[in-house]
Formats: sequence, structure tokens, C-alpha cells
Amino acid sequence: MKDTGRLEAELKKKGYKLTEQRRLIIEVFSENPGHHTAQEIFDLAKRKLRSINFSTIYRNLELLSALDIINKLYIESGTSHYELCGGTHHHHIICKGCGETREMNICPYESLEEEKLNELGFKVTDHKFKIYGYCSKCRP
Amino acid sequence: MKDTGRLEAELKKKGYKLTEQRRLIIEVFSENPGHHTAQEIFDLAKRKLRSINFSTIYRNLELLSALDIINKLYIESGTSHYELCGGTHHHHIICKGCGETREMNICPYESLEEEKLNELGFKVTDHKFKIYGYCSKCRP
DNA sequence: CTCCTTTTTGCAAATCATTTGCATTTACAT
DNA sequence: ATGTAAATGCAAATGATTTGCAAAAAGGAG
Ligand SMILES: [Mn+2]
Ligand SMILES: [Mn+2]
Ligand SMILES: [Zn+2]
Ligand SMILES: [Zn+2]
Repeated sequence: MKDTGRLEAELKKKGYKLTEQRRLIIEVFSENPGHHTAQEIFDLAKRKLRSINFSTIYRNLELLSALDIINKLYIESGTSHYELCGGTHHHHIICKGCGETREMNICPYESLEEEKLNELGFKVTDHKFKIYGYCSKCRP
Repeated sequence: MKDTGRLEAELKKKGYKLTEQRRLIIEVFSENPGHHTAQEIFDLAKRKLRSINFSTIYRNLELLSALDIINKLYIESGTSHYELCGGTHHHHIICKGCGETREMNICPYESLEEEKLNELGFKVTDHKFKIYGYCSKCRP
């Protein structure tokens, strides 16, 4: 039994149901830390529940993102990547050569002055910061 | 005659040719400041050169991005957006409701300490910073 | 300017990720 | 145990982007 706690709570709060597949998706993320594509999650999940369907994966990755249980990244390769939330807040540095994505604990948001933000007139919900470059293997 | 200068130079440098369609794409960007999808660029370009093809747009948006003449944004709506480089360095704040994307002159990269960056072992080439939220019209 | 080689274009078809409609199954509150 | 709303599996649809290929255009050399 995994820490179904958070998941169950968030789902119930909005009238969603706690299904085997939802539990499984979270389980797969827990057991495989890091960033994953829908395809990867599907493959991993399928090993444990042969009947699971790709649509279900997509629908739930979307839902879980909306619930802030997972985080949808756009590693700009045409394919979205997802990671479990709840780790420490972090951002990413991405190699343009091989696509390797490393986490950074640097967060530039924290040092922004509130007045500058208010000035924008937005109700801010979140932010993303990415650095691009070449890792040691990929120096061109 | 537009400022074909930069374009011509960058192309020649790598053995690419200066074609009418390439010139046109830049022209369209110049005359229509801001962010555009491939579709939008195609529509605008088509008005001036009826024969222009969608593949050509895509191929060149890709090429021009590689040459750092235009900038490919990922406004996370499944469709890439592009903007002309060369304006002032800036980042974006995006409304999750309507998709409106406003520019911010805030750049968090500048205040990062070099040592932290070196520590990452990457040869950094560029970065992106995005803030998400809801604009005044879209407060949920 | 003309010729030659290389790159680019237009076109059509293909690919890839993601989404949707619908009939059936499941969760869970009563 | 029952009823209803929500979720799943399946197959088909979408939408953006990419690709192969033959014909056209660009740019350098002569
Ligand atoms: Mn991460
Ligand atoms: Mn911009
Ligand atoms: Zn942050
Ligand atoms: Zn910046």
C-alpha cells in the first residue's frame, strides 16, 4: 500500500474517484523517480495492470496535473514529460545535444520583488525556469 | 527592402541560401511584432506570396531558430510560437485562462551566481523563464 | 551571362503525440 | 444491495509537425 493519502484526499475533494489506475500511476512515479513521458508511464503501468489503456494514462496525467499532484514539463521535444510533485521545488537544465535534463535547486522566482509582479496584473499561480546548454558529453 | 542584412550574413556563414521565402518570413515577423504560430506566419506570408507552402514555413522556422534569428517559444498549448529575436531580452507571463502572453522585462538569469552555474557542468547557451497565472479577465 | 552543383521548394503522404465518442464497467454514497 | 455519476477500454479522429521526392531556384565558377 502506497501513500495513497494525498491522492485520495485531492480526488475526493472534487468528486473524483480513486481508481486502481490512478493509484497505479502514482505508484509508478514513486517507484521511478524523475521525469517521464506518457509513453514511459504507460509501459511501466502496463507491467502491473495489463489491461490499462493509453487514453487512461493521458486523461489521468492531465487530471493529476490539474490537481497539482504531478507536474507537466515541456522539455520542448514535442513530447510532454511529467514528474511527481512534492519533492522540493526545483527547475531544470537541459542539454540541447542529448536531451539530458538535470534538476537545479536554484529558483529565481523567490528573489522577485512583489511590486514588479503586481504590476503585471496577473494572479500568479506558478512559474518555470529552464536553462539550456550542452552537457560535458555533448560539447559541440 | 527590409533589413536583410543579419539574415543574409547568418545564412551565408553556413552555406544556406537567401531565398524569397526566407526573406518573406522575416518580413512578416517585422511587420507583425509579437508571438506567432506557424499557421499565423503561413497565413500572413501567403498574402504576399501565394505559392508559399506550409512545409517551407516549418522548415525555415526551424532553421531560423537554429540561427538565432527567431526564437521558438513553447506556450504549452500544443502549438509552438515564434518571435523575432533581437528585441530586448525578455521573458513571458502567460494566462492559463485565455492564453494571453505578456512580455516581462524581468530576467532572473542575470542575478544568478556564476559558481552555481559552473557547478552544473553545462556550457550554458540560453534560458527561459515563464510565469503562469490568470489575467484580470480570467480570474477563476 | 551561362553552366554546374547544391540547396530549397511545393506537394502529397506519413508520422507522432494527444484527444474524443461511445458503450461498458466501476466507485462509492445511500 | 442498489443507483447514479464518473472512469475505463477501445477504436477512430485530430492536429501539429515532418518527410520523400521530383522540379525549381540560388550562388559560385568560368
Ligand atoms: Mn524535475
Ligand atoms: Mn516575447
Ligand atoms: Zn521556482
Ligand atoms: Zn533571461
